[in-house]
Amino acid sequence: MVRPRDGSTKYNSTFAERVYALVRRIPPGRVTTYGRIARAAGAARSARMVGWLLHNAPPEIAAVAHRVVNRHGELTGGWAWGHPAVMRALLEDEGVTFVEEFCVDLERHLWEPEDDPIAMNSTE
DNA sequence: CGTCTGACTTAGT
DNA sequence: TACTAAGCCAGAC
Repeated sequence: MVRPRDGSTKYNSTFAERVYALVRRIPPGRVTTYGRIARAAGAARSARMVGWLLHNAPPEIAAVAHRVVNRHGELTGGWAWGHPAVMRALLEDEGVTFVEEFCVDLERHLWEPEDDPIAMNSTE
């Protein structure tokens, strides 16, 4: 289910569904990138679509969209909450650490859609 | 219908 | 390491 704007669902492709499904799978306290999601969804070169889909996503997805950052870990979509500080607060509340004011520590919290770090890593 | 823009990424300079 | 250009697909004008 995509519903780009007014329920057109003209490109109700599996791409959007996969993106949303992947975003939903992001565990709390972990983050991933647009590119990783795009690649896992089958469109490695369409990272922008992921961003577009998230901007256009239903509330259910927007609720976990703060776990998606760009390849540098920057909160590029932070303004969707009114201010990146809001997104940062959400991430910090889940235990995500930051290397910069609006840049998460990817080395620590990066989650790859194709794998599940939490399953094979318990403590930290 | 052509052009610009965008919650991006990669490669080249 | 930082900036630029190109690729990507869909929406707004």
